[in-house]
Amino acid sequence: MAALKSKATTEEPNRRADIVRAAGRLFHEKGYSATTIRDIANAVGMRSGSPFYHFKTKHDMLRAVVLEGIGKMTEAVAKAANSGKSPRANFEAMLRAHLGQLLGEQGRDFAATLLHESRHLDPQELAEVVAFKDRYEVMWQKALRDLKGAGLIADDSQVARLFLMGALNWTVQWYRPDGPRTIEQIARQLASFLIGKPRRP
Amino acid sequence: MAALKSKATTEEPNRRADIVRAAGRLFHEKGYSATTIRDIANAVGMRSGSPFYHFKTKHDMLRAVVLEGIGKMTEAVAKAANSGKSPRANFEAMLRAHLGQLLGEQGRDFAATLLHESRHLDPQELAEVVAFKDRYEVMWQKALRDLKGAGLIADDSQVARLFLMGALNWTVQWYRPDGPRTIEQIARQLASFLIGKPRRP
DNA sequence: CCTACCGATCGGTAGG
DNA sequence: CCTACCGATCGGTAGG
Repeated sequence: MAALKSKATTEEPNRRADIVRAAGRLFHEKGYSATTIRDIANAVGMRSGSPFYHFKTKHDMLRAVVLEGIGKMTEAVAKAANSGKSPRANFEAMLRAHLGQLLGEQGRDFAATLLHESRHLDPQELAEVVAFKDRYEVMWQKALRDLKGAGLIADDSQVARLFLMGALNWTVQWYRPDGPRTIEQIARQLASFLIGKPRRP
Repeated sequence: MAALKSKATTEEPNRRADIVRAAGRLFHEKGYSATTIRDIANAVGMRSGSPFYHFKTKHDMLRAVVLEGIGKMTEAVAKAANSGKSPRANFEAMLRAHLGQLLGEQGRDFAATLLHESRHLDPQELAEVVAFKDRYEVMWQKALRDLKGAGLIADDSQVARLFLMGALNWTVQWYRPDGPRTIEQIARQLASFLIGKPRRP
């Protein structure tokens, strides 16, 4: 009756990605410092020593999560930045993309860990993230410049961009997936808040 | 040569307040979970067991810091809310007060701990904080209503208030005391960003 | 990827 | 408020 050990999974295992996902969720929920290796191992059905087969340190797991976060974010917003036919349309698409990553199921753990746990990286790892973040912010600065060029906003300064980032990133604190507002609606309302209602032609 | 033990301090010691201050600074810098009792004890010149003479648990220290944060914040903004002669003047005073607590030397550790570490409180402690927070937000909602009543903004909804809170609270991430902008300037620029430049009479 | 384990450190306490 | 300490837990490793 000894069964041959079956190839347990037809899909590729990719346990590393599983660990990154689980770590992201736990870092988001409990914070980096309060999350233990045992929490992460448990979440993917491993014993406590096994995650170290995939990552040298807990720090490296954080680094992987944060880089995944900034990568997804940049990709989504870059795609949106030239998607429309007007500065306002592009801007609204960027808002949707940013909020989609930040609040949506696929991205939120990575994005939230990026926003709130990056400080636990050490200086060189942080520098790596900051470099990506700078490129990200350039996209937004350009979007504001275009809006100003079209006469839709008065202030396209760096501080204005930081106010905007604050309004966006603070949504993490109050948005609830089962709440009364969709991501789409929030994006539209933020655009109206900053620009005013779109003019009917 | 045995000296009489002198009354070491003329000012009241108030070691409890010292602990709260040190805890606030460390919770802000390293986060609640990454801060140890020994860190806190060290910062106030005690041995590791002694903080427990003033607080039953590390949790209670967090609670004290967070309540101090919301208390200072509420007090400062409440004072500002009726300080001026116009809705715009009141609003700008509230912005200054909020940013002063959040970014200024006296309040920032408490305020930042309030914003970022409250989740480590347990449900009943958190409920206590949320009750204070609700009262705080009412002040801002009223300020927005007054601005709208004066025709200065178009949207005074709850979401608008959350966008505003985001722009304000995100300053923690980028403001530097030795940077190019004063708290005053940031407050004024945010007011202009939301309302537009003040009209000359 | 598991078993078995290590040294370090943690929050907290007893007794003074 | 200190001394001396405890049990639990932590990140990480050796050897398979």
